[in-house]
Amino acid sequence: MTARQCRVKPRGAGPFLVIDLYTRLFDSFGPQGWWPGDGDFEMMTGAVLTQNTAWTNVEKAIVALKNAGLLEPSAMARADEHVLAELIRPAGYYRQKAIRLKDLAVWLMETWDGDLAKLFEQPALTLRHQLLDRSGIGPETADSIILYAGEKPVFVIDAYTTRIVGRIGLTKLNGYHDLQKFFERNLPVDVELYQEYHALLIELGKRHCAADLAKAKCDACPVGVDCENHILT
DNA sequence: GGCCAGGTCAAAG
DNA sequence: CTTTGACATGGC
Repeated sequence: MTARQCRVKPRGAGPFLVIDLYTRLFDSFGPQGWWPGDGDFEMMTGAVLTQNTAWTNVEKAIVALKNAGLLEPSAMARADEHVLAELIRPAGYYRQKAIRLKDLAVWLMETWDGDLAKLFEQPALTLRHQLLDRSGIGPETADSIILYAGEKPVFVIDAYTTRIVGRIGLTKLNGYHDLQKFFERNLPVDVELYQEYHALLIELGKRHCAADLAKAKCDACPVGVDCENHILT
Protein backbone atom coordinates (compact mmCIF):
# COMPACT_ATOMS: atom_id res chain seq x y z
CA MET A 1 0.00 0.00 0.00
CA THR A 2 1.22 3.47 -0.70
CA ALA A 3 1.14 6.07 1.99
CA ARG A 4 -1.55 8.12 0.31
CA GLN A 5 -4.04 5.32 0.13
CA CYS A 6 -4.31 5.45 3.86
CA ARG A 7 -7.01 7.90 4.78
CA VAL A 8 -6.71 7.44 8.43
CA LYS A 9 -9.37 8.14 10.96
CA PRO A 10 -8.53 9.79 14.24
CA ARG A 11 -8.15 7.76 17.41
CA GLY A 12 -8.56 4.38 15.83
CA ALA A 13 -5.53 2.81 17.42
CA GLY A 14 -4.46 -0.61 16.29
CA PRO A 15 -2.31 -2.60 13.94
CA PHE A 16 -3.22 -0.70 10.82
CA LEU A 17 -2.33 2.72 12.15
CA VAL A 18 0.90 1.53 13.66
CA ILE A 19 2.23 -0.04 10.48
CA ASP A 20 0.77 2.76 8.38
CA LEU A 21 2.70 5.37 10.28
CA TYR A 22 5.84 3.33 9.71
CA THR A 23 5.18 3.14 5.99
CA ARG A 24 4.73 6.88 5.76
CA LEU A 25 7.86 7.58 7.73
CA PHE A 26 9.92 5.19 5.66
CA ASP A 27 8.53 6.57 2.39
CA SER A 28 9.33 10.12 3.51
CA PHE A 29 12.69 9.73 5.18
CA GLY A 30 14.10 6.46 3.88
CA PRO A 31 16.27 4.02 5.81
CA GLN A 32 18.09 5.66 8.70
CA GLY A 33 21.01 3.26 8.96
CA TRP A 34 21.67 3.65 12.64
CA TRP A 35 24.74 2.00 14.04
CA PRO A 36 25.77 0.05 10.96
CA GLY A 37 28.51 -2.30 12.04
CA ASP A 38 30.91 0.00 13.83
CA GLY A 39 31.21 -2.76 16.37
CA ASP A 40 29.10 -3.71 19.33
CA PHE A 41 31.19 -1.94 21.91
CA GLU A 42 31.18 1.29 19.96
CA MET A 43 27.43 0.98 19.71
CA MET A 44 27.07 0.45 23.46
CA THR A 45 29.35 3.37 24.18
CA GLY A 46 27.35 5.55 21.84
CA ALA A 47 24.13 4.49 23.52
CA VAL A 48 25.38 5.70 26.88
CA LEU A 49 26.94 8.88 25.52
CA THR A 50 23.82 9.93 23.64
CA GLN A 51 21.64 10.01 26.73
CA ASN A 52 19.87 13.36 26.64
CA THR A 53 22.60 14.61 24.33
CA ALA A 54 22.75 15.67 20.69
CA TRP A 55 24.37 13.06 18.47
CA THR A 56 26.77 15.60 16.97
CA ASN A 57 28.31 15.97 20.41
CA VAL A 58 28.49 12.22 20.84
CA GLU A 59 30.42 11.83 17.59
CA LYS A 60 33.21 14.04 18.86
CA ALA A 61 33.52 11.93 21.97
CA ILE A 62 33.50 8.70 19.96
CA VAL A 63 36.23 9.96 17.67
CA ALA A 64 38.34 11.03 20.65
CA LEU A 65 37.94 7.61 22.27
CA LYS A 66 38.79 5.88 19.03
CA ASN A 67 41.93 7.97 18.52
CA ALA A 68 42.98 7.17 22.07
CA GLY A 69 42.50 3.48 21.35
CA LEU A 70 39.94 3.17 24.12
CA LEU A 71 37.02 1.94 22.08
CA GLU A 72 37.19 -1.63 23.26
CA PRO A 73 36.35 -3.18 26.61
CA SER A 74 39.88 -4.23 27.60
CA ALA A 75 41.39 -0.80 27.01
CA MET A 76 38.53 1.17 28.52
CA ALA A 77 38.44 -1.05 31.58
CA ARG A 78 42.05 -0.11 32.29
CA ALA A 79 41.70 3.57 31.41
CA ASP A 80 41.94 6.32 33.97
CA GLU A 81 38.59 7.85 34.83
CA HIS A 82 39.79 11.41 34.49
CA VAL A 83 41.43 10.76 31.14
CA LEU A 84 38.22 9.16 29.97
CA ALA A 85 36.22 12.14 31.21
CA GLU A 86 38.30 14.65 29.29
CA LEU A 87 38.02 12.64 26.10
CA ILE A 88 34.24 12.44 26.24
CA ARG A 89 33.76 15.98 27.49
CA PRO A 90 31.88 17.20 24.40
CA ALA A 91 29.14 14.66 25.09
CA GLY A 92 28.09 16.36 28.31
CA TYR A 93 27.59 14.86 31.80
CA TYR A 94 31.13 13.78 31.17
CA ARG A 95 32.21 12.98 34.73
CA GLN A 96 29.19 10.75 35.27
CA LYS A 97 29.42 9.10 31.91
CA ALA A 98 33.13 8.42 32.30
CA ILE A 99 32.50 6.48 35.49
CA ARG A 100 29.58 4.60 34.00
CA LEU A 101 31.40 3.70 30.80
CA LYS A 102 34.36 2.44 32.71
CA ASP A 103 32.15 0.40 35.05
CA LEU A 104 30.46 -1.11 32.03
CA ALA A 105 33.78 -2.02 30.44
CA VAL A 106 35.04 -3.55 33.68
CA TRP A 107 31.87 -5.61 33.97
CA LEU A 108 32.21 -6.77 30.38
CA MET A 109 35.76 -7.91 31.04
CA GLU A 110 35.11 -9.57 34.37
CA THR A 111 31.83 -11.24 33.52
CA TRP A 112 32.16 -11.87 29.80
CA ASP A 113 35.87 -11.75 29.24
CA GLY A 114 35.20 -8.87 26.88
CA ASP A 115 33.38 -11.18 24.50
CA LEU A 116 30.25 -9.35 23.45
CA ALA A 117 29.13 -12.11 21.11
CA LYS A 118 28.81 -14.33 24.16
CA LEU A 119 26.93 -11.63 26.03
CA PHE A 120 24.40 -11.35 23.22
CA GLU A 121 23.81 -15.09 23.03
CA GLN A 122 21.53 -14.79 26.02
CA PRO A 123 17.77 -14.42 25.76
CA ALA A 124 16.63 -10.83 25.42
CA LEU A 125 14.99 -10.74 28.81
CA THR A 126 18.02 -12.08 30.67
CA LEU A 127 20.20 -9.63 28.83
CA ARG A 128 17.87 -6.79 29.69
CA HIS A 129 18.04 -7.50 33.42
CA GLN A 130 21.82 -7.66 33.33
CA LEU A 131 22.10 -4.38 31.47
CA LEU A 132 19.62 -2.68 33.78
CA ASP A 133 21.82 -3.70 36.70
CA ARG A 134 24.63 -1.50 35.33
CA SER A 135 24.72 2.02 36.66
CA GLY A 136 23.76 4.49 33.96
CA ILE A 137 21.84 2.02 31.85
CA GLY A 138 18.09 2.50 32.03
CA PRO A 139 15.28 1.03 29.94
CA GLU A 140 15.94 2.96 26.75
CA THR A 141 19.68 2.43 26.72
CA ALA A 142 19.29 -1.25 27.56
CA ASP A 143 16.73 -1.79 24.83
CA SER A 144 18.78 0.16 22.31
CA ILE A 145 21.75 -2.06 22.99
CA ILE A 146 19.63 -5.20 22.74
CA LEU A 147 18.02 -4.06 19.50
CA TYR A 148 20.95 -2.52 17.63
CA ALA A 149 23.93 -4.47 18.96
CA GLY A 150 22.22 -7.65 20.15
CA GLU A 151 19.88 -7.63 17.15
CA LYS A 152 16.94 -8.92 19.12
CA PRO A 153 13.39 -7.66 18.52
CA VAL A 154 12.77 -5.27 21.41
CA PHE A 155 10.98 -2.01 20.64
CA VAL A 156 12.72 1.09 21.98
CA ILE A 157 10.69 3.93 23.47
CA ASP A 158 12.15 7.40 23.78
CA ALA A 159 10.92 10.89 24.58
CA TYR A 160 10.02 11.66 20.95
CA THR A 161 8.07 8.45 20.60
CA THR A 162 6.06 9.26 23.70
CA ARG A 163 5.28 12.76 22.44
CA ILE A 164 4.41 11.68 18.92
CA VAL A 165 2.15 8.88 20.07
CA GLY A 166 0.33 11.34 22.30
CA ARG A 167 -0.03 13.97 19.60
CA ILE A 168 -1.35 11.61 16.98
CA GLY A 169 -3.60 9.83 19.43
CA LEU A 170 -2.18 6.46 18.40
CA THR A 171 -2.97 5.11 21.85
CA LYS A 172 -3.92 6.42 25.24
CA LEU A 173 -1.36 4.19 26.86
CA ASN A 174 1.47 5.87 28.69
CA GLY A 175 4.72 4.95 30.31
CA TYR A 176 7.70 3.08 28.92
CA HIS A 177 6.53 -0.49 29.41
CA ASP A 178 2.97 -0.04 28.16
CA LEU A 179 4.07 1.85 25.07
CA GLN A 180 6.70 -0.73 24.30
CA LYS A 181 4.15 -3.53 24.52
CA PHE A 182 1.73 -1.52 22.41
CA PHE A 183 4.20 -1.31 19.52
CA GLU A 184 5.30 -4.90 19.91
CA ARG A 185 1.71 -6.16 19.93
CA ASN A 186 0.83 -4.23 16.80
CA LEU A 187 3.88 -4.97 14.68
CA PRO A 188 5.36 -8.10 13.16
CA VAL A 189 8.31 -9.35 15.19
CA ASP A 190 11.16 -8.07 13.05
CA VAL A 191 14.51 -6.69 14.17
CA GLU A 192 15.08 -4.49 11.16
CA LEU A 193 11.58 -3.10 11.33
CA TYR A 194 12.05 -2.18 15.00
CA GLN A 195 15.44 -0.64 14.27
CA GLU A 196 14.15 1.53 11.45
CA TYR A 197 10.91 2.48 13.15
CA HIS A 198 12.59 3.79 16.27
CA ALA A 199 15.09 5.76 14.23
CA LEU A 200 12.36 7.13 11.98
CA LEU A 201 10.26 8.30 14.91
CA ILE A 202 13.22 10.28 16.16
CA GLU A 203 13.78 11.76 12.72
CA LEU A 204 10.17 12.89 12.68
CA GLY A 205 10.52 14.25 16.16
CA LYS A 206 13.60 16.26 15.28
CA ARG A 207 11.91 17.85 12.31
CA HIS A 208 8.46 18.52 13.65
CA CYS A 209 8.00 18.04 17.33
CA ALA A 210 9.74 20.45 19.65
CA ALA A 211 9.78 19.52 23.29
CA ASP A 212 7.23 22.14 24.19
CA LEU A 213 3.80 20.91 23.15
CA ALA A 214 2.57 24.43 22.52
CA LYS A 215 5.29 24.95 19.93
CA ALA A 216 4.33 22.03 17.76
CA LYS A 217 4.10 23.20 14.17
CA CYS A 218 3.40 20.45 11.73
CA ASP A 219 1.89 22.45 8.87
CA ALA A 220 4.15 20.92 6.28
CA CYS A 221 4.59 17.55 7.90
CA PRO A 222 5.65 15.17 5.11
CA VAL A 223 4.15 12.29 7.00
CA GLY A 224 0.72 13.81 7.42
CA VAL A 225 0.91 14.10 11.17
CA ASP A 226 -1.44 16.75 12.45
CA CYS A 227 -0.37 17.40 16.01
CA GLU A 228 -3.03 19.99 16.73
CA ASN A 229 -5.89 17.67 15.92
CA HIS A 230 -4.22 14.47 17.02
CA ILE A 231 -4.66 12.63 13.75
CA LEU A 232 -2.92 11.40 10.67
CA THR A 233 -4.41 13.24 7.72
C1' DG B 1 20.70 34.35 25.79
C1' DG B 2 17.40 30.64 26.16
C1' DC B 3 15.96 26.23 24.77
C1' DC B 4 16.92 21.68 23.64
C1' DA B 5 19.29 17.15 22.88
C1' DG B 6 18.07 9.46 20.75
C1' DG B 7 18.11 9.57 29.83
C1' DT B 8 19.30 7.92 34.46
C1' DC B 9 19.35 8.03 39.37
C1' DA B 10 18.43 9.37 44.07
C1' DA B 11 15.64 11.97 46.96
C1' DA B 12 11.28 13.68 48.15
C1' DG B 13 6.24 14.32 48.14
C1' DC C 1 4.03 5.14 42.99
C1' DT C 2 4.62 9.92 40.70
C1' DT C 3 7.42 14.19 40.65
C1' DT C 4 11.71 16.81 40.88
C1' DG C 5 16.52 18.10 40.62
C1' DA C 6 21.24 17.16 39.23
C1' DC C 7 24.20 15.96 35.78
C1' DA C 8 27.01 19.45 31.27
C1' DT C 9 28.39 20.43 26.48
C1' DG C 10 27.45 22.46 21.94
C1' DG C 11 24.21 24.08 18.15
C1' DC C 12 20.69 26.99 16.53
